[in-house]
Amino acid sequence: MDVWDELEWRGAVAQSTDPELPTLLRQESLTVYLGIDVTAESLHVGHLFGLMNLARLQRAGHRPIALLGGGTTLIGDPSGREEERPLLSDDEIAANAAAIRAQVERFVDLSPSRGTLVNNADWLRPLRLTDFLREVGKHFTVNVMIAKESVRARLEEREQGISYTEFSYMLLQAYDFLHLFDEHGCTLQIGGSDQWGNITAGIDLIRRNRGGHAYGLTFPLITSASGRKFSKSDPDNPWLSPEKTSPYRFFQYWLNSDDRDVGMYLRLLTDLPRSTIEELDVATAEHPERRQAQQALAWDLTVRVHGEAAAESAKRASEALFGGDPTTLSESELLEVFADAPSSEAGRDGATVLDLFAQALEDGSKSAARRTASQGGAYVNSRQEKELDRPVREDELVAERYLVLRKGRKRYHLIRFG
RNA sequence: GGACGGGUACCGAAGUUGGUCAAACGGGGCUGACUGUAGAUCAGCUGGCUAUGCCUUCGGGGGUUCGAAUCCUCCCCCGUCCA
Repeated sequence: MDVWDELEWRGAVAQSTDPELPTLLRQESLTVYLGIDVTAESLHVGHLFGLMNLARLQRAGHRPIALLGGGTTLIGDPSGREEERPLLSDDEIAANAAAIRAQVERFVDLSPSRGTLVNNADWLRPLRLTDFLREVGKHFTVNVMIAKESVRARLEEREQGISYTEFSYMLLQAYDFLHLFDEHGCTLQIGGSDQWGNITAGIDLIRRNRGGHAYGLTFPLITSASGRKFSKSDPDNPWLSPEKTSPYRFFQYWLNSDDRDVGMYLRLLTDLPRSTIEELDVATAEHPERRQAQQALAWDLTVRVHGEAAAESAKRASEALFGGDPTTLSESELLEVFADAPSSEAGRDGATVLDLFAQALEDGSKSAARRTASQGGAYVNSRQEKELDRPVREDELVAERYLVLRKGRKRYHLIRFG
């Protein structure tokens, strides 16, 4: 099976700019680029799909370019956005770009002979406005620009307009494509379907300015069955960096995938072979409660993002926490389980259970902690407690120094006393 | 620069004859029952706290008033149209 067929059965193709593209991908080696915004210091799950597709193309013999949007992030992409973006500072963006490079390398081989990582700040920042307007701006009519979906949506919204800055975004992205075409012979850009307008703008520019033929390929935006946007702009999605989202949480996130979504996720976000995925589909249909598909998904993605050791410990922690009563574990087992599950230190200074609970599981809000407790959602060492406003007793500590807190059915936190 | 409309809690959106407003309703989120660490459904909760009361909120400042999200004023921001 070739790349195109693989992308197709996985459901990874939304639109292609040219019917010839499948043939091209089969017969030639193209240089392909994927743009990645650097609005934060880490990628998150919304970026996974694009990176996987770039990696798939690389394995099929194409040369990948990961383009960090250090320059375009200065501007803000209006696509898929209802609101004007806040502008980030130079320093923030530079720091973000550095952190993200390492994450990209977990997916794509960026060794010099195999792939490239570039930052468009390198060529966008020195750009002179007048040069840009002459070379790039001249080739676009505003008529076409305002017809693009990303812009039209904003123009038609009575509530929110679009600034000239964001309006210019597609020109910059088009210029990126032109630049990569010139410098790296890049002829294919891939991206989410919300990037369609920006991608075609680049293709047009390459044709008009260089007489060159470039291509675009978009993949569908993932939407979960519960209607949740699986997008890059959803702040609730887990991050790829272990500092921002622990491997345990990351693992749990996927383990909790809806039955209706898990097959799609396996196809889009893992490289598991078709036969395996189809077996997992059957497993989900026949024994959904075993969640074999979710297990496979969580395992595969956690290994890829955090490595096998972290995945192993996230998995063990999950099994221990949800398989039995963690307060019956020995100290070493407890430590091992919580090595990757949320935990924190506390002094034996007479802090109340309420304080600890609020700090650990309620973002520091004691009101929220009281509320949870009164609703029966607070557990101390696996015992439900309605009233948390009491000091911690020495004799209730597990192994003489631990307290296992739990909120609701699944959120655990270990407190370790010094 | 001008005219008009608008800025309400995580989001959307009521409320603008001043008090009964910590602020309707919907979404989202959280908790409980059910369950498979699901989904669907049902119920409760959803500003903070030294908690049957107190404090801070309705773009920001100032003011009127016993009392303002609601009235006045100045400023900031957004949108539409005009210049």
